[in-house]
Amino acid sequence: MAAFTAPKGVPEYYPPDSSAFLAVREALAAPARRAGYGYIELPVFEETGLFVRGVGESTDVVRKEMYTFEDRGGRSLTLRPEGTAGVVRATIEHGLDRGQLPVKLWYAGPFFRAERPQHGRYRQLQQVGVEAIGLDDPALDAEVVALADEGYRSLGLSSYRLLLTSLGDAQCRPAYRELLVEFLRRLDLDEDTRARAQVNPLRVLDDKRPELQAQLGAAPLVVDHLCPSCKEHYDDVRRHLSALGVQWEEAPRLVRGLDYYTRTTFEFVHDGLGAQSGIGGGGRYDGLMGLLGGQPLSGIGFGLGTDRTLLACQAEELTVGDSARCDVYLVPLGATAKDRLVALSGELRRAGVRVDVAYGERAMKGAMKGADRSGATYAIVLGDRDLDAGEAQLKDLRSHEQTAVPLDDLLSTLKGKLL
RNA sequence: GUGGGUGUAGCUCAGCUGGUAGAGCACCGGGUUGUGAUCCCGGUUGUCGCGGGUUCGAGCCCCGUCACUCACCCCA
Repeated sequence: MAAFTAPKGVPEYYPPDSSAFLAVREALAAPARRAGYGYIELPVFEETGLFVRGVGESTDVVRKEMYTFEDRGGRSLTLRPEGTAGVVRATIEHGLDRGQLPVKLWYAGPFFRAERPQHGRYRQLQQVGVEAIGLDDPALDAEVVALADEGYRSLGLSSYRLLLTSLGDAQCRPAYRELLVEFLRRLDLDEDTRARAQVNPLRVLDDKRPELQAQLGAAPLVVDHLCPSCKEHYDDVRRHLSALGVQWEEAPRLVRGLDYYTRTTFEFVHDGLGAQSGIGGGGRYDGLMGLLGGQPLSGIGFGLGTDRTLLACQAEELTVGDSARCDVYLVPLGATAKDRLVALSGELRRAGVRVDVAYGERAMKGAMKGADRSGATYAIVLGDRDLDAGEAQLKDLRSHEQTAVPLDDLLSTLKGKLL
């Protein structure tokens, strides 16, 4: 009888640590909500063609990392490997881009890639993302980047860096690509790399192998071959980022794995995570709306890794989230006391106080231990002795001070202390 | 997908040149006929990842497999 186990490469979060996961997700989403982004909830699977077209046939994600299956009607479906394609699809399908622009949306949830699992690299990964569709205003690029930065900063993270570059657009990238292909052709490359140079030459630039990097020293860089409008756009983005107080590093060899990126492109890397250091990334995708059958509108967005951000917090030994399960812990001694405290638990919860009760027939000592473990600030002890006196014992679990409070005043006393 | 490392109690780990398992924490109880966190005492907990093989005998050696992990790759 083999016990069941979770599928390979899937992280699970459960108490007490799950509170940190929730706090990270909340922290990453909060800046977008404060900036007028509306929530969008999307399916976790889509028509396979959406990703093949949107993410790009030449990408590793599409070529070897998608969970693709056929449903009972013979349709080819794929568990979403990223969020942008779905958001753009929904924007077009529901005509969200028919009103005032930009359309600003945020989302959070699981994504799926069939990779070999590693610390920080999961087959089911959690992301928080935003998309701003319809304007190519560089100030909007800066806003999106700043939202991500603010999310990380609000958690207390400091050992991360923002890498920034521009990948050019349909005007200037083709010519640059030619240059790069020509340059790569003259290098002595192994078979895999040569193939990559054919399919996606930009990817070769950020290869980590030092011997290859040595050869790439003189490689042409996109930023040196931007057309005038792309260059102006990039300059404006950087000016606005400075105004927003965001710091970045120029990363002219930064390349993203998804084909749709144009112009502003960025990635956040954390120094405490080993090889899987990217905690978030994104950029502009000015051709994607048109490519997926919508109006030819521009767009920019990011995806932030919730799992990796949590790992980054742990690497920096930050405490995130509230590990306390409740504020007040009720300890009844005897049936009559239990009736009173069960009723009180309902009243307190309706008033917004977090309450737990020592259920079962626990001994006093065990019940108090439960109070301690719950993280509660106060314990209420009620036994026959107290009932006779018409009061309950209110114990402050931090100062260890205990006072008698008339039963009728319990609710108002606790509300006064906690709300 | 490629290469390396590691799998022993719920958790962190010890276990000698092969002789059929230990510690700390956690949990439960007692010390305190109604008081946690601290202290003292006692107790529960394992198909030693799984399957084969070698051996009189395997947690330890060999093979396979699964999971995790590190790097490549990829990316969040």
